[in-house]
Amino acid sequence: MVSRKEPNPSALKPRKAPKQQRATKTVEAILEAGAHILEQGVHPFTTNHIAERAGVSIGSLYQYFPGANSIMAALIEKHVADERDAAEAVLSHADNAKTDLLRELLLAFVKAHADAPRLTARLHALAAGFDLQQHLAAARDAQAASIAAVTGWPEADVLMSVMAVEGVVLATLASRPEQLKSSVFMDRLYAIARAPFKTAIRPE
Amino acid sequence: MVSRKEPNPSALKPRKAPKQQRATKTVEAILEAGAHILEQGVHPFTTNHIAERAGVSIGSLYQYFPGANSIMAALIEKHVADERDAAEAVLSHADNAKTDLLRELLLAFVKAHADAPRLTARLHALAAGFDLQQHLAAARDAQAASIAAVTGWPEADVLMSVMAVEGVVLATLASRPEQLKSSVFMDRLYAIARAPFKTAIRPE
DNA sequence: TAGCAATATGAGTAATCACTCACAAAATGG
DNA sequence: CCATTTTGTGAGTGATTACTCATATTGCTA
Repeated sequence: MVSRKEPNPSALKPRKAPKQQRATKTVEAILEAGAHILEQGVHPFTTNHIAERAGVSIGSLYQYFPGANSIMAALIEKHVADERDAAEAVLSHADNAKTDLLRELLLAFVKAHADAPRLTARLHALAAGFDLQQHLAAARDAQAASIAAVTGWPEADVLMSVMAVEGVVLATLASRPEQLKSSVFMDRLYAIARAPFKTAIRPE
Repeated sequence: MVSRKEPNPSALKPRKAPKQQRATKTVEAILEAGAHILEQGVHPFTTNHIAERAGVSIGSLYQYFPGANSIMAALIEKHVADERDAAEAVLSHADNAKTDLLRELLLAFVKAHADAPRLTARLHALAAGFDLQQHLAAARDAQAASIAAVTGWPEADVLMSVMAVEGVVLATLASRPEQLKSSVFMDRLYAIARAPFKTAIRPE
């Protein structure tokens, strides 16, 4: 149920890069199809189904990806990159003392997840089934390190905060997605995000 | 990759209850095999593999479970029950003012996860692939409600705390499982668990 | 001990899976 | 224009899947 037919077990990277426009279209169609199938969750996430949904032959799919795992990995990569970009955008143009950096980071993080709630929830939850957990863990570590480097906050504290926030957001995403936009929810999340820091970062 | 061959889609409940000892042994063997395969994560979680690992014929498996999803559901049920029991044990013999109830709940929760870290991590992560997310969400809600009922703490605060703690524990379980036993980790976790409560529950 | 219900078995079927390969079509560069 | 490269195609293969059912075995009860 998790991984049948012993498909190419590792081999997570794409096979070859597209060089012409139509090849790029093909790759994009494959990724879109993968995202759609993950979102719906009704069709099995198999190479055959992805190719069908993408309107692309199964042969074309295998020219660019060595298997469904690889497509999943590419989608996770994309999602992780979005998160990283959102955080960097906040960190870069931070009027270093005027704004509440933590709250802005929180807002960006929640927004990144609320934009595609179903896909995000599935991506995180299914990563383990594709042995992609450490991929997400590494991304989390990197994000924490990056925030710590810019702000000077203790990295261990930042990591703890990131894990807690991620847990709350993902759990809420799965059961009460509408709450993500509530300001009450944001305030509660803010309290949790601040908790790991003993030295006051920016007392309200 | 997530669910092929359109197996019986719903049908999560067991088929029939064992009435003789050997039938009970059979069911236990099936569940143990399911847990083992999930833990290893290398063999696919399919009815054929589970039956093989259990040393039981595929026919016997289908006498008690309508499919792999059902076995997964049974394992989740068991894990949820363990968590609930651990919490209830703490809540029941609570010398209502002497002990730090929150810390004890935390200890019980972490212990329940640290005992079978690999299986626990897989169970939580793979639940979505089997459309069992709401099952876990319902268990989380129930647990929060139960704690709130006994302690009198605001239910919304408790739920927030539970989600944050669960997120930290699961993330740590996946990337740094050895830290679960660290007292420094516990202190940080404690700070996070307290964060949602505005009215001091039990100031240190 | 005889009979009946409960249980265990595993070969067998049809569907679906991952993945390849010989070939056709399109783009590129000269 | 043509040769070469890049891209797209999909039938086909063998493996694995979910799941059933006729049959054999075991345990209970009278």
